[in-house]
Amino acid sequence: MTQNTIGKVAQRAGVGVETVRFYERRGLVPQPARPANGFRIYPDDVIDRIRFIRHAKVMGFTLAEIHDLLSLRVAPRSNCTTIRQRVDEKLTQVEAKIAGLKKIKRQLQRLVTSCDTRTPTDDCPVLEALQ
Amino acid sequence: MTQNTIGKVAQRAGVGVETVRFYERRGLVPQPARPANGFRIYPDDVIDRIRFIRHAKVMGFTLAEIHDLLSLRVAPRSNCTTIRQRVDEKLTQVEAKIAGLKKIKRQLQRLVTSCDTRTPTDDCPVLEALQ
DNA sequence: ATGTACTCCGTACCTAGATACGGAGTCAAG
DNA sequence: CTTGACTCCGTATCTAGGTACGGAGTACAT
Repeated sequence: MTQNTIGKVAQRAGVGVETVRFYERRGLVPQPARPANGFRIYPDDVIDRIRFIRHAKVMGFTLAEIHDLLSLRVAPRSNCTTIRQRVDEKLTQVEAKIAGLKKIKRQLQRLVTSCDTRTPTDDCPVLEALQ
Repeated sequence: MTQNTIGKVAQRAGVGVETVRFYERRGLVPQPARPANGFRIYPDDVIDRIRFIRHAKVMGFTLAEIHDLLSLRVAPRSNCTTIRQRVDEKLTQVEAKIAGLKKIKRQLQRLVTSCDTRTPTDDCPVLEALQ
């Protein structure tokens, strides 16, 4: 079994090498072992950790929030309530975002409608609406 | 009638002075007249132009897209089709964004459910799901 | 004429999340 | 033993959209 150098880890986790180093600087990935040659050698579970980060990011968590989540993970049992709160908060945020986008969507649809119903002598109604 | 200095324009358009200068650098606001003292003096319509920018931004257009929109505005009649296309594109983008967020929402809801149905001996199911 | 508010300019800084560069050292295959 | 791939580090750059700073000049009201 070959060792998990940064390149292997990056490849297996589906990110770039620079991203792994970046996450390390942000404290999202722990400082790995450094044998004599100075190369980073990671334990296997760091790959899951990076996948965790990516999944959480897709779920709309920021890196700061993920950092928070990862710290809570140290003693999962006792912190489940806190973690649930984070998920609830994020759910509320996502819902708000959807509501905002729906409003925008309705307005854009109104613009399209005004575009379709204009008479040839009108000025562009979209530009007037944005005015 | 007092002249439209940058501060007046900014205030009337509801943005900061620095923002007006920033938009000027980006070509979103035309170069204003510069009398002997070097102060920017704007025509009245620049306020509408800035409001146009803000509205379009709220609608989800990027500054680059707004720049595009503003160029098209030069001959509105002939470009109405193009403008409508832009709105259509933006509508599609917004819809895609909503769909993506809905997916995220469903996943978050699944997490909450798993949180609620876990037994006390389970590990935190949220963290396991993100794993 | 003096104080305060406004403006000028260039540049730096900010969030968020990476991505790229460059010179030096290291590892592994042939 | 050479070649190519990999790694090291610090720093710079990027997107997007601004915001802030600092020193100097200007305008206007009292």
